[in-house]
Order: sequence, then C-alpha cells, then structure tokens
Amino acid sequence: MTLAEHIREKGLKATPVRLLVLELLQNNQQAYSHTEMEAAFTEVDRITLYRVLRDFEEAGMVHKIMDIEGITRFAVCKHSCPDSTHSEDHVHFNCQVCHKMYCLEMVTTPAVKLPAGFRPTGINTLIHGVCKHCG
Amino acid sequence: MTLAEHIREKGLKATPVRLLVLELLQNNQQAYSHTEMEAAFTEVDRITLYRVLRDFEEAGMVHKIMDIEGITRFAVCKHSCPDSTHSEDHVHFNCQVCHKMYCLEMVTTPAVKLPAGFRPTGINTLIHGVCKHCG
DNA sequence: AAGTAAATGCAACCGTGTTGCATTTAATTT
DNA sequence: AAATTAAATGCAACACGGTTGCATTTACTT
Repeated sequence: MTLAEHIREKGLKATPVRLLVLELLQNNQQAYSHTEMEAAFTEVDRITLYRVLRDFEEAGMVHKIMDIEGITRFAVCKHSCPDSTHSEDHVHFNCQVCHKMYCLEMVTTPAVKLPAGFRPTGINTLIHGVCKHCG
Repeated sequence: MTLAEHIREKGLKATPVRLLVLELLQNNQQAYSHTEMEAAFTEVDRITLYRVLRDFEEAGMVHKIMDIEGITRFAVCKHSCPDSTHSEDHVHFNCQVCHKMYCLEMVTTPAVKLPAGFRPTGINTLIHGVCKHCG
C-alpha cells in the first residue's frame, strides 16, 4: 500500500504536507517533535503541521509521547492502533546526548502491582540514557 | 526539624513563599503543577513561584515530573535525593478523572531489558487510570 | 470539467516559562 | 539592636508552544 492509499484509507485526503510527514515518520524509526519537523520542512506552515499531526493522531496513525523535557513527540503506530485509543504497550528510549526518542517496539512495558483502589488504564515507560549511536 | 530549618539546611533562605510551597507539598502526598499552586496562593507572584520551585529542585528537595498531558508537576523527595541528580525510583500515578498525580513511593519501577547498545541512566514509569478517590 | 467538503495559510491570540533589573528582605556582623 | 550584604522578590518584557477563526485553495467525487 502506498503512503497516499494509507492516508485515504483513514478517511483523510492525501495532501503534499501529509505525505511529507508520514514519509518522514515511516522511514525513520524515531519520534519527532513539532519543532524538528518544522525545521525539516521549511516550506511547510507551522499551523498546518500542527493540524496534520493532530489529524494523524486522531486517525490512529501516529501516537503522541512526551520526552523527559516535556516535549511532545510523534511516532508512527506500528501494529495498527485502534483509532485514538491506541494502547502504547512499548517502551520509549530518550537519548540524553542526541535527544533522539526511540520507540522500542520489541520491549513491552512490564506489569506493576498497584495499591488497592488504583485502577490502571495505561502505562507509559520512558527510559533515558545513552543510545547505541552516542554510546 | 522545622520547615524553616529544612530550607536553611539546603543553603536557602527561609522566606514566606518558600515556607508556603514546602508546607503544601509536604502535607499533601501529591505532585502539584505550577498553575495549581498559583491558584492556591493567590497573593504569590508567579515568577517568584517559578524560581522557588527551580531552587527547590536544584537543592534536591523536590522532584519534577511530567504528567500525561505534558504538564510539569512537583512533589517532595522522600528519601533525601542526592542533590539535583535524584533518582526517581518510584512509580507515578495520574488520575484521569481528578487529574491528581500520586507518587507511589512503595511501588518501585520494574527493570526492563533493552536492546544491545542502549545504556539506561533512569526510568520513568507513569501509570494513568482511576485513583482510589474517583473509582 | 464542475462541484464540494476538506485542507491550507494567515492573523491574532492564550498559556507556560524565562530574563533583566530595581527593590526588598533574611541572615550576618558589629 | 542597628548596619551590612548577598539573596530573594516583584515587575516588565519577552520567547516559545500551541489554538482558533476565517478566507482561500485543493483533493477527491460526479
């Protein structure tokens, strides 16, 4: 399936900006911030970029994560998340040298025992350290 | 040890704003956002509040955490963190009903196996769900 | 090729957080 | 207890991330 077909499948129009964003996220197994993407596509309007990312997230195509510094980042959903309520069952790794955020799809979040009365609906595990390229 | 003594021990002056903030964080086992504290102490200048929180964090008296929505929150460090490099070895719980953030000091973050080349320096586990007061 | 709903681009705005600087105040010294 | 001084405060002004409204354009439909 082409990128354009993937976008249309979700009920969205395959516009140039959307193709650019999806291609970037698909080709690099990393979570990008809005600022990084804005720098990557200088000709793209920043508001449009915000809306493209919001639409992709609502369509369940990407997921949003916060890195250690509280910066919002986006990464493609691998295992076709159920729209908008995608359960992110994998671990994220934030390199403190290059600041890249990796989705470690193969590492699932371990279960934790909570005190009585706390009912969990989702777990977010964010590991920081030095990545394989910087260590 | 009094609150004022605790503050002076860290090389900071025991001022009214600092006493207010430390008292709030000490008495309630929750992580408060800047906005919540601003609302709690209407007479306190917001810039002063930012600086008090920054100073407390640098002194290792409180630790900073991001909640699900990317809001910065502060909680007292229980086990006397080594200044500024405090290892947060406990789990945080973010209630999606009342939006309170709990430090579950008794629940330590489970270890995870990372792919070769990734060297971890810290783990952050954030669980969201419904807390004991809202469930 | 024309029609239409969706997507874009721009202006203007809000919230969070920071910096510089003059003033005040907590702790120290006499 | 008064004077000293370095630290803390309060204010203005700013930078940045993100949102909303509206007119224009464009992708898909017929």
